[in-house]
Amino acid sequence: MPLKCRIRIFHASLQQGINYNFVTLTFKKRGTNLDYLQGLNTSQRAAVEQIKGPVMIVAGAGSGKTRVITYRVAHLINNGVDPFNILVLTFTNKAAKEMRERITKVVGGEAKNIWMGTFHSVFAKILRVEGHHLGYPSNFTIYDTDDSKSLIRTILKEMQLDDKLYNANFVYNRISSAKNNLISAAEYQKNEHIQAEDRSSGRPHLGTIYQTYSQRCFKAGAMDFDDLLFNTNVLMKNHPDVLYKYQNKFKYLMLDEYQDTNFSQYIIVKKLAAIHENLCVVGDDAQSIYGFRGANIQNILNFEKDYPDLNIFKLEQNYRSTQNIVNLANSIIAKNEHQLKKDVFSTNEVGDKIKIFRAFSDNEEGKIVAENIAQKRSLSGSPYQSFAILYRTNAQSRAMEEALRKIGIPYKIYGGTSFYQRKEIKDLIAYFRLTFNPNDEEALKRVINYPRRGIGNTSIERIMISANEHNISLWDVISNAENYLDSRTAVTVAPFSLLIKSFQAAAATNTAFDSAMHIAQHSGLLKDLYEDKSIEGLSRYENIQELLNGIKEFSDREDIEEKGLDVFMQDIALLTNEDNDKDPNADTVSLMTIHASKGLEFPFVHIVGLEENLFPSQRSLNSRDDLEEERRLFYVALTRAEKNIYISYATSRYQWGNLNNCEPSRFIDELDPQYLDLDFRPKSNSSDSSSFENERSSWQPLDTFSKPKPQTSRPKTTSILPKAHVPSSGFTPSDTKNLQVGMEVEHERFGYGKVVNMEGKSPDLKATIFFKELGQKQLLLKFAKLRIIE
DNA sequence: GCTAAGTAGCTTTTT
DNA sequence: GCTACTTAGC
Repeated sequence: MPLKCRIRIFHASLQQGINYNFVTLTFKKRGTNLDYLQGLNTSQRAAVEQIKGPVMIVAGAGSGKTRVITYRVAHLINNGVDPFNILVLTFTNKAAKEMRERITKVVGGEAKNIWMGTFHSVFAKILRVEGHHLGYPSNFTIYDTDDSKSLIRTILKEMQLDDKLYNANFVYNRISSAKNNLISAAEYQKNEHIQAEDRSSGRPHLGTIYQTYSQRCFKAGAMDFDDLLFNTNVLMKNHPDVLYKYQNKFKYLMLDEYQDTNFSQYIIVKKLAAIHENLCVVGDDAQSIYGFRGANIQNILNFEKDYPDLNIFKLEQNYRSTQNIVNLANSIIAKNEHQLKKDVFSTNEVGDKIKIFRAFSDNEEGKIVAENIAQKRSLSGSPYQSFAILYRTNAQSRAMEEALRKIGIPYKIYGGTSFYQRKEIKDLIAYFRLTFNPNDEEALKRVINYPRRGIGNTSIERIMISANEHNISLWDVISNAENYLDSRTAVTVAPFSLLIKSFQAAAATNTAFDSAMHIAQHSGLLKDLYEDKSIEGLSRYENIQELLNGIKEFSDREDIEEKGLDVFMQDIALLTNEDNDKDPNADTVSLMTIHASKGLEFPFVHIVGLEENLFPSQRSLNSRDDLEEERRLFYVALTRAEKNIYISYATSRYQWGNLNNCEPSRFIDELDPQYLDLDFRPKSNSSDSSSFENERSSWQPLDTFSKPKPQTSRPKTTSILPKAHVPSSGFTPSDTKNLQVGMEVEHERFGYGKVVNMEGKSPDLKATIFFKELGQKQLLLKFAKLRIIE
């Protein structure tokens, strides 16, 4: 049982040292278990014990940041703070989950009562309760990025704007950054500076698009990711009583990864903390890597100005890595101009020097990395789990996967397409969304004709035109089809609106699982997937099953009372891959982007693709700030490693299907040679792939486990799942004028098959072909690329 | 309205 | 090399 007693003696003006002694003394007397304080170093302990007033903890990489946050929360509770009054904001769901587990270990079940989560999930939760002040229903939908972009595309089409000039990505980012800077659509249109900017870039309609986009979201009862924060700000600004309520609820705020907050988040925190000012932010400016998303590194650099009586603690001892690694990382980050002063050091062993591998292609790079892992594993006896491969872009995972698979190394990819972003999952979820919020325009468009119901583009357009005309939602139109649509369209649409209404009835009385199953079956989705016997179809069906299993688990949980599907749905848009990790303890090599690796650590780390235009990314080369962010990213990558780092690059790489030559990254030149294993250091000339055979001979250590077999063609496409078909090498379509029933053919995409029927007259000759993988298909011979197998 | 073929744009990074 | 969208023909 945590000891509940009030400490009133603290004043923000007290020096930390005094607080320090006082707290320790008091609670030892009270007999509370403060063992956890023993395991902390001086600065960690000081940070944990400073529980009142504004606190900034500058936590170098590997300095025990999570420990400090965990124990600080524990310490708050041991000092009588009610867990219900604590709000801990993290950057990812995963971090929140881990922290809750760790806190539970120290303080027990009370940890359940702490509000802990990502900005988005916490404020989504609040908006479900308070959103009605802003005119939102409590069951509002959360639009993910795809939904938002799709809506933007629709609007662009309606406004008949050039979708190249008004590229959906560009528009989305523009709106997003406006929202993250708390600029509403109205303000956007009023702001002379912004308007001038848009005019000079030739896009004067951005303001109108933003306005329309916001109205459409509102009408659909939907918020996008940025709205969750933007609307929280609106709520706090226009409803002081609501703000006051949460200011007094969250008397203690802790904020992880503060360097990654944007303006919108910054203002939320500032307002919430305004009364009690018990605000503790933890971060490392050197690891700020989300500037592209609006994160403002100034938030951490200027924190001191916001709170003059701020207590700053610096955690500078790195417990994670060898001295070589820490020193190397320091030598990199030192090239950046803007940073908080700190001196990260390690007292661990000096450790091995860092090795650099050069490969002549991305595929060979994969091979070197895979073979190095195999070798290192057998020499050191470390499990696969100790290895990570980090890259700048997701696209780079392919070559790595392939090489690992070839020599049988188990691996797991983190990030990439999330489970919840798969088409079939989104389809089913769209039905769920529609059930609870039929106004959800994106969900409706997604499934109104899937599975096929004969409601094609023409009908959908009619519905949209009518909705815009009457200023109502699409659902309003189809649920009153006879009033708003011509009779033919009304007739085709009617069964669909009845279907959704039947789902609503089913969901009102059933558990999450029963409702979900009902919807999956009666929508026809399950059947449609079941009938698809292709390999992809099979895996889609399995994914749906997996989702349903997840919902079943939710339905069976005993710790929650409300088990409706609506509850399950509430923040599903905020979930990511890691929240669906089936087997977290499997012994596999981890593959992920450097961004995804933040906060993690591995004994052996491969950082791959150190090439100009890739890392640093081409887009970062225009400004110093962007380049510094790339360098921080490199710093993050380096500091993930405990024992060994292997850096690699290729002199040529496939991009968009083309082979391109690459130059070694400038970051390689920036590495201080004293920490490098120079036997491995490649000569820094040449991106000339024709001479690779010669270079390889000087490249001794690698030759022992990399066979010199130049690869001429791009190997098969890869993904975790086998693809439908990969054409045989040198695939060239045959002349099909002599094609006859019974002949065996290969299709570029559909694979191998046999001609079972021919009909029509040249040039419209049609062949019915039975494909091994995909079953029967009809193809027009003048288009189909077929190779006749002799 | 449906299907297959063709094409543009794309790759940073994530809630 | 992939995906999302458009086009053409039935």
